[in-house]
Amino acid sequence: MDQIRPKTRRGQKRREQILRAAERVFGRLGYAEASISDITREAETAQGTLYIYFSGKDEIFSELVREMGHLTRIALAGAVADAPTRLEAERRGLAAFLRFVADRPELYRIVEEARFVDPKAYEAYFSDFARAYRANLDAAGQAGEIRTGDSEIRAWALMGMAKTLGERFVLWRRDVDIDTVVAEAFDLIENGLRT
Amino acid sequence: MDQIRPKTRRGQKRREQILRAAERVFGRLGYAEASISDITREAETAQGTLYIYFSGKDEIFSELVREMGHLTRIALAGAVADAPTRLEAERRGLAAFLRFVADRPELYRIVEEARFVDPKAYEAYFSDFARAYRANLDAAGQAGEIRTGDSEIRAWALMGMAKTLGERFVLWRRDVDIDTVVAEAFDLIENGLRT
DNA sequence: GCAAAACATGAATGCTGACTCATGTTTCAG
DNA sequence: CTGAAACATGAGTCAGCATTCATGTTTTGC
Repeated sequence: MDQIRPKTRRGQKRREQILRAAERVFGRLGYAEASISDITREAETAQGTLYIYFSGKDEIFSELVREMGHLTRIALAGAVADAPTRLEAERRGLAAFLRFVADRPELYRIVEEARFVDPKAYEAYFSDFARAYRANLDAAGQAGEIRTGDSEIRAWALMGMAKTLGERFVLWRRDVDIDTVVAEAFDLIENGLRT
Repeated sequence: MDQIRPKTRRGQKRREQILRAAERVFGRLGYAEASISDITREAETAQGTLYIYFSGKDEIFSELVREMGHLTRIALAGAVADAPTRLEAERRGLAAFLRFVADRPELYRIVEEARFVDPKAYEAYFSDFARAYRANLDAAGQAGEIRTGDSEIRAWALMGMAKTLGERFVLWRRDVDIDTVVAEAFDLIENGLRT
């Protein structure tokens, strides 16, 4: 249940080694295909060593999902921090998210697979985002920066766009550059389809 | 590779029994957790019987993904068929999709898990949709019914919205009724966020 | 009604891979 | 410097589960 915290510098280094190896291996092979021996081989340690730091295969996976939540929050918060308007924040947030997926594709694949491997962690990841998103949209609505509307539904709709654009244009086929995707999607978010 | 086609009425019935049982079991437990004996128990047959009709666990799963593609296409085509405008087609399509997810939640979970279990089938499922979607958006753009734009990016953005709304408001928590979700999301699609 | 094909059974097989543990090695506080 | 705690090793264990198959039963075409 509880993660075992290393007490020495060597221990911290090993734990980190194993986590990074797990990130690459899970990202490449997926949860089911990835074996403990794949991970320890990649980390250049013995199989038993992994069990000093993690209670099992599922725990190391969950730890990566939590880590991803933390990193995404930091990346997005930083990108959006001093946007002049909510709409501009929307644009910057989408751009930052897609760039983040491009930088850590394995980690993002892991988050998506968490839906099936660790549904609670997955829900926590997106629900946390939705909560923050909703607050921002409500505030912007109050301030008259955007039309008012149901921000719970909007938040999930907008997150859904971002997720799927990341999947298609970053993870799957990089045939369109990220700035183009951001510009086009943002235009849709801003103005809709209506003439 | 090739599916074995039953030759008698009894065989067709059995195969169908097994598929429906697999739909429920995979939907409830996910691919990894679901065992062949779970499926055959649910179908009330012997384990060996499953192998008369399917070459293995993965094939029965893929068959369900293909089936889902077929059913979704039919449901959406029917719903959208005689919409007066592209925007109205958009609204009806979204509504039909969410209703479909509500009717066959297990089947939809299976499609999403196919991303990891059978990536080819998953890509085929969404790419087929994207192609049709793109054609519709382009035609509507030509006809002046919507603003013109990159329809590949738009198609994936709109599919992403639908997927995620289905996940959150249909599969996960039915705390908002589907019509409200459709109305609010459609407003976003039509007009965007701008005041 | 009969032979052959199709279908059904479920216990037995065999493999894969997560996890353990007995035995070392390294680190570090005092 | 020293002993205890922390860390490292990897061969071996074991359970779970997909798949097979030898033996029956049912259906079908004629």
